[in-house]
Amino acid sequence: MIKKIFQKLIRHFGPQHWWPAGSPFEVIVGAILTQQTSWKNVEKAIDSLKRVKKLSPEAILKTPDGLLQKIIRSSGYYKQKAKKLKIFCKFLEKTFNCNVKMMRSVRLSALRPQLLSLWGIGRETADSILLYALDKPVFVVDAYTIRIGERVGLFRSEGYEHVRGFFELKLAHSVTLYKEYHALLVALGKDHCKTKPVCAQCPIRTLCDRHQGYSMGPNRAILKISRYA
DNA sequence: ACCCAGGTGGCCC
DNA sequence: GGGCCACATGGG
Repeated sequence: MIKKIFQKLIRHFGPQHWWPAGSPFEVIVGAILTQQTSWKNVEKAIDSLKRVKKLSPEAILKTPDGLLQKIIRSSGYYKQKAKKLKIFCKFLEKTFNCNVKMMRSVRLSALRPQLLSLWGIGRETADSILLYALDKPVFVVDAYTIRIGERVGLFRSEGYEHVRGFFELKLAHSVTLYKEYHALLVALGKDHCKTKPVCAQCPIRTLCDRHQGYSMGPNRAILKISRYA
């Protein structure tokens, strides 16, 4: 089932080409800035950082907080995010001498707790960094993943780690597969059933006998459950 | 004028 | 462990 979903999604949406970035460090910056924020706004902020030649850990550490905030303003939550970037870069400097390559050489089981211990790096951000910037085989879970999986009857969510374990158990430990799968779930979540309670066009509807549609938005009525086969 | 986006930390119970 | 809240810009 989980493989079938992937096949249908990739047939429907095509490869997503995540993560659009020139360097692993840029991926990390993007992962932090995109927290609860549209990628469009994040791109602007990253472009600003590039324009002023501050897309490096060394440059960010040297930039005063106020200025850094101004540069990344478009990504929202800019005060918090400036602080998060600083904290991450400080960690990178202290632990790996600002060398992302060196960070990449650390075992996944050791690195993940280190990332999670940083203020501003939660599970999704840590896992996005591990997967998309460092090529570690971690399945990234986000709100779409949980919602879609539950609606479709894949699992009854018992929290982030449970869902992550579920995908990692059922799928081959393939970095490229994980990258594409997560991106496709986001594409599905964004594209479908946002305004309509039930999407007759949903590319995976035929896989679920109790397909209920899914929509995002914590406050939005999660829809009337219209069921159809 | 809403509503929401590729979350997280800090509270409270 | 879960439920709520602040954080903030830009686009529909």
